[in-house]
Amino acid sequence: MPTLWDVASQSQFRLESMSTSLHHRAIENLGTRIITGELPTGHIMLAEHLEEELKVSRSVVREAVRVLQSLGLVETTKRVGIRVLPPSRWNPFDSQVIRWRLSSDARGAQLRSLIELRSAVEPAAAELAANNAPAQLRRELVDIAHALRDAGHSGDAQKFLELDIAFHSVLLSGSGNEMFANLMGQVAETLTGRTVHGLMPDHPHEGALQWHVDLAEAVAAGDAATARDASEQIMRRTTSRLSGTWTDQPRVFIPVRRN
Amino acid sequence: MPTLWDVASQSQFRLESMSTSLHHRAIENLGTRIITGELPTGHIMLAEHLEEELKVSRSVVREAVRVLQSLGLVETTKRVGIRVLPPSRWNPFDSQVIRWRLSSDARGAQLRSLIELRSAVEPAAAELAANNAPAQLRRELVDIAHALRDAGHSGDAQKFLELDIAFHSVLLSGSGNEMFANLMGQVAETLTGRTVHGLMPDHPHEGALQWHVDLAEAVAAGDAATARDASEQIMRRTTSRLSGTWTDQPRVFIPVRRN
DNA sequence: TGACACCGATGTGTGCAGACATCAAAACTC
DNA sequence: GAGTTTTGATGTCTGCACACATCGGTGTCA
Repeated sequence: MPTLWDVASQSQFRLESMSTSLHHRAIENLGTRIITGELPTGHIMLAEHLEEELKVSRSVVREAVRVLQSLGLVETTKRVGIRVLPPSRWNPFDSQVIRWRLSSDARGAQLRSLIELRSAVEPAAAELAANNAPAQLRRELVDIAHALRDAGHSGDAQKFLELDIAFHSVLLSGSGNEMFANLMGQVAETLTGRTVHGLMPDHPHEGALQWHVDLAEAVAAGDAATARDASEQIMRRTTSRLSGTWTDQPRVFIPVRRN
Repeated sequence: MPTLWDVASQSQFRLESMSTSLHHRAIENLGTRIITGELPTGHIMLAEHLEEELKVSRSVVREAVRVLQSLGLVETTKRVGIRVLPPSRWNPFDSQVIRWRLSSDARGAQLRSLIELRSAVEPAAAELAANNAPAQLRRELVDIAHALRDAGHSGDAQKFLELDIAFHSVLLSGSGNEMFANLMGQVAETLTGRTVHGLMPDHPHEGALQWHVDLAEAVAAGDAATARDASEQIMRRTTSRLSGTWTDQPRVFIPVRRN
């Protein structure tokens, strides 16, 4: 019978599986199974049963359950057990949850959510960066934008991806809003996912390359309106390029929780 | 010497302190102390020491530390201990972290971040709701908007606050984007915080009341552009009303994390 | 006889204490 | 200074006592 260690070695999670902690593996195991629906909403597990199934001790199970609880994936009730909560209770901003959803059937819906969020946030971040970013970040943004254009022309896909991620990261970081800045990780996920799934053209759109340069130079010049415009252009194009991946995904309307 | 139980009874956290779990109290205790800076970045604690200080057992400390770890507040290293991480590593979207920051010196900065996020997201949500929301939510939004206007005219502050929260919650929920919908909780925090701190006028701005009605009716009519405009008006006014609270707060530029 | 309130048995999470394993920092040796 | 050993903290496991929600049985009253 395979243990958590065996499962981890076949895992799709490269970086995380490096950290050889049973606790972490248990979280990955249960988290993915809940989010894929293998452990459906309302499903009840017993701590004792999880010990046997995962072949780990109580302390490991308990610590893992506590973390999943803080992510809104499960709740514990005395005399009942560990109950799987509905997706509406999951914390959609947690990077683990996002990662698990991106590698599940809900991948399209997750991408749509992320893109819509980015479309709303990045133009605002561009505006803020134009008004507030420190000089060094502005210079860096311009340099990256030019390098990005060059990489786009030369067709170096790997370098292009890295620069693309760096560009949007610096932009979000330069907004001076820590919530915006924290979306860097999610942005990186969408951008890398895009190339992994073959959604990148061999030669990036010439207009998109120029918009990146325009955005960077507007930020450098402190021209908030132009920066926002350029960012909106970029996001519109990104949305249209990716919208094909979620055409079949139904929208979910989370019920308003009232006390 | 006061125990965690005693401390909890003086706590500012009403709902949470009801749940009488040592685990939860330990998280609150450590979380608030880290975020207020009482436990500064780089500060190193030992699990054994925490047991004595909090007068709880090892398992409680360990489970609490695990949760704080998943929030990015601490990291554990063998042979070293439990190290407090810099604010740039904290998960700014976690509702606990937001709550802790709202009741700390960084309150202004947290409010600014939230308002900027809302200003970016709500107009987008209005657009999405106008295009996608189910009929029932559209009707509900219109009803709430009218009730909100009435409450504003009659000067019932309590009812006004409830309806205001309900309005924005339904709007975000109606967007069909689970990340937008999840911001409900944070929105509620900012709105309630606003009244608690005496930032609400006796009689709400007449224009703002009308914008809410306009927004609701535009969503009901499927008029995305008008819905967005109305939402932007509302957020502009909210921002200008609250901007006084963070004038002294410096912006923090989170460094871009590269692997 | 039926409805209802009470109450105790049961099972599960919660909290505790102690032991050993593991592994990286630090000290030591050469 | 490179390699090795020591050390000390977290990581993991286990047995136990307790709190308490749920369920079923019992008793009371109409």
